[in-house]
Amino acid sequence: MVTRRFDPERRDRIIDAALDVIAAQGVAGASHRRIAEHAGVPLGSMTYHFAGMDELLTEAFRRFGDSIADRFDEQLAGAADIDGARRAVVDLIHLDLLDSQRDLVLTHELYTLAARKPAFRQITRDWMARSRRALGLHFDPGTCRMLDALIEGLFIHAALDTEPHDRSITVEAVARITTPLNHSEHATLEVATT
Amino acid sequence: MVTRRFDPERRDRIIDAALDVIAAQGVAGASHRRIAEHAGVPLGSMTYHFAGMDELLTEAFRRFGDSIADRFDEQLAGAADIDGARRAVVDLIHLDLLDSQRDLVLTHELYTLAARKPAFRQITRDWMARSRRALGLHFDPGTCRMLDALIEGLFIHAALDTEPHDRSITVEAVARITTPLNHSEHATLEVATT
DNA sequence: CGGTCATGCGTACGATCGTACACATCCTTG
DNA sequence: CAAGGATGTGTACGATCGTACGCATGACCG
Repeated sequence: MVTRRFDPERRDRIIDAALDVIAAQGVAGASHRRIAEHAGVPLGSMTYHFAGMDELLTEAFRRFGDSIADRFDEQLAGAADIDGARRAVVDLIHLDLLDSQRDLVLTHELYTLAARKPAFRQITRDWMARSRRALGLHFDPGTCRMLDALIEGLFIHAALDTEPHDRSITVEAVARITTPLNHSEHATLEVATT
Repeated sequence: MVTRRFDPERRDRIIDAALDVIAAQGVAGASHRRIAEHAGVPLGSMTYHFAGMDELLTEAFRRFGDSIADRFDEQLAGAADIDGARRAVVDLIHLDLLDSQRDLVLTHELYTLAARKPAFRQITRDWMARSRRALGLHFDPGTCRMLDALIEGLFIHAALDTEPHDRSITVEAVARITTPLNHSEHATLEVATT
């Protein structure tokens, strides 16, 4: 039997507080006590509303992933053609994502968690699937995977770079990765590695 | 005054043990006690050889970053031309990196640490600088940044994907990102976002 | 009105942590 | 050989952690 849960408004507050604490202190620093204090609820509420830390982390990161994916969907659904989609991608990276250190940190925390504990990989998988579905409105499946990886890399590096982010690099990179090569260019690469 | 340090062989053992423990349990689970036990040294040695956890983490991750960058240098220095360089990049991703869950996990741990604590960013910056220098033997600076980000993204996603990794996607992505666009393709993208 | 049970919380327990510091051991020097 | 500094370790302290669990509270029903 699972622990009963009520007062969903309080549950929500706890989840939001958990994300705040994780963003500020990391998963490692996200203790029941700190989250409870930040949410303004007693410590006992933690174990009452959530069976354990893992359940709370799962719900928190799922909420976070959804919020990012929502922005993805929103931006890309509004693009009229493939160039619009390219611009939408660049904007996603530069307007929504890079400017928010909070999102960057939370993303890293989630990825680290997922890399170590397979139980959390479903969250990242669902998130990536949503991203690719959104990209799939405008690009072929292979391009989606490449573009998705590129976005990830640009995003990740942005968290670690100290210099201001260079938009023109992003524009060029998105353009290249979404532009299929013609045959003559391809030929030089088909040689297998020994 | 800084704590004195001797017996560098023991120091080395501790650093290696730290990386093992971090790979297995994460930075959060890397306690002095666990590392000491894994290294076969007494707990007191920890504070004797390292001023604190941060110093140990710094040295450990620096060693890790160097080992990865060494592989980068090695592979890319051996490439004769630009196509060889492209193949070297693909090989780096598929042979050296993706196959090692340990490296993936350690990379995530380092990035998460660096994203939160600026003191650790020097490590990632130096590492990225070395990567880009190695890439710079064959590609122009802008391409280096794009390619570096792409490699990062492919690498990151590899840690989270459950399906086996598709080499042909990597080949195609590397080819695209390293192939400058011609002028007519460019024109469609120069329109600024409103 | 009184009983009962769902709902929610305060507190205390055992485990683990980083670190300080007194102490042991050994090596050099006189 | 004696002395004393250099090198290294065992242990104990205070803080923090997750979680279990007994108790408070109030709504609902007979």
